Amino acid sequence: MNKTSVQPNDSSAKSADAEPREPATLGALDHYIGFNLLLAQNASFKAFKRRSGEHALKPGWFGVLSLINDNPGITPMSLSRLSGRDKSTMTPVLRDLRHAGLIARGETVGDKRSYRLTLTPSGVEELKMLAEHARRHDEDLDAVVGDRKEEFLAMLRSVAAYFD
Amino acid sequence: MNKTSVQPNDSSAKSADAEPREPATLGALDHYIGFNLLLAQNASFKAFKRRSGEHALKPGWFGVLSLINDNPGITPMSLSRLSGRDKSTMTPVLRDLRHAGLIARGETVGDKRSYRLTLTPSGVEELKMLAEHARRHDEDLDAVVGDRKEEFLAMLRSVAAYFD
DNA sequence: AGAAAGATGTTTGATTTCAAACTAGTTGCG
DNA sequence: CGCAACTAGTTTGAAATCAAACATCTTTCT
Repeated sequence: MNKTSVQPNDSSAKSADAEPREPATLGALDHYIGFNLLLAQNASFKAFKRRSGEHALKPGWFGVLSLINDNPGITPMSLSRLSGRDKSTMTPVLRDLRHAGLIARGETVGDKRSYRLTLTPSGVEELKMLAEHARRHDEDLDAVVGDRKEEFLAMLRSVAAYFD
Repeated sequence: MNKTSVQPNDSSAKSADAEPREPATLGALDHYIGFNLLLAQNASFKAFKRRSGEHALKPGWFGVLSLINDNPGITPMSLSRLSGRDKSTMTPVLRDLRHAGLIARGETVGDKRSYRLTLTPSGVEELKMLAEHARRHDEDLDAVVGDRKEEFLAMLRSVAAYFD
């Protein structure tokens, strides 16, 4: 019957302070896709951060470098949309990547506001290393979802696509 | 053949600056569970934030209030573990909720370090409102995943469980 | 052409989060 | 018992992110 409405602690005829100690439950949240999505992404990202953090590599760099690699000449705006982050979030990341010599800016043809990004040779090398961490991380994820990977990916893409 | 290794822009025999304009792709990232998980959670949470933000309700409050409601007498530590956030993240949230009169602290029996949390009547009311937003938001998600909801939930839970 | 509307990137301020260091209390073990 | 190891919660500092305001440039419409 999938009860979703709030039932304020209808612990039958028990006055005030129960003591659930550690057998605590997710309760109503357990049936929410949104909350489980949050928990899964959170756990996964923290694990990835641990992995790449061991080598002093910023985990956020991987996505940006990979997107530039697969879309040479991409603009910051386009990068922002693809990665789902706000455009203002890109600014410091791109600045750092440029100062680290991993990406280069190129002029745009007919738009003086924007610029185009490409990887430098160092950027390619850095991406290779980060991609190795990402590959190992995603192998773990592959193992967890087993043979339903494509179905899982399809559902995740649907969710992302639904909320523009 | 699912190529996962990095192939630094193997655009055959093209020198430097292509112009992908807006037909940009996720490239290698498109096949990563981790990245699609990030995009989906990000899009979903931003939508939820927009919804609850319209009413000046902090989206982060919902999870905490719901967990306290379903686990009366829960401790901050337990709350931290259930919601997957660091314990230090709980401190300001619980302070704000207490100052807003939504939760109350209770003494623990044999542990002077900790304390137990319960919802006040106002907290129950607030939870009801937030839960209404959450319910509507999750209805959208339900519609997106269709009849594979339970399978989706099972996979998300597996992912969260795998990374302790 | 010229003005209005829109797009791009940056800056700034506020939020959220984590991780490490810390204090205080508890538990285990000799 | 008494000390070592652990656990609970807080404080602090750093990082990531969003949203709004802004300057600059481009597109659209009349």
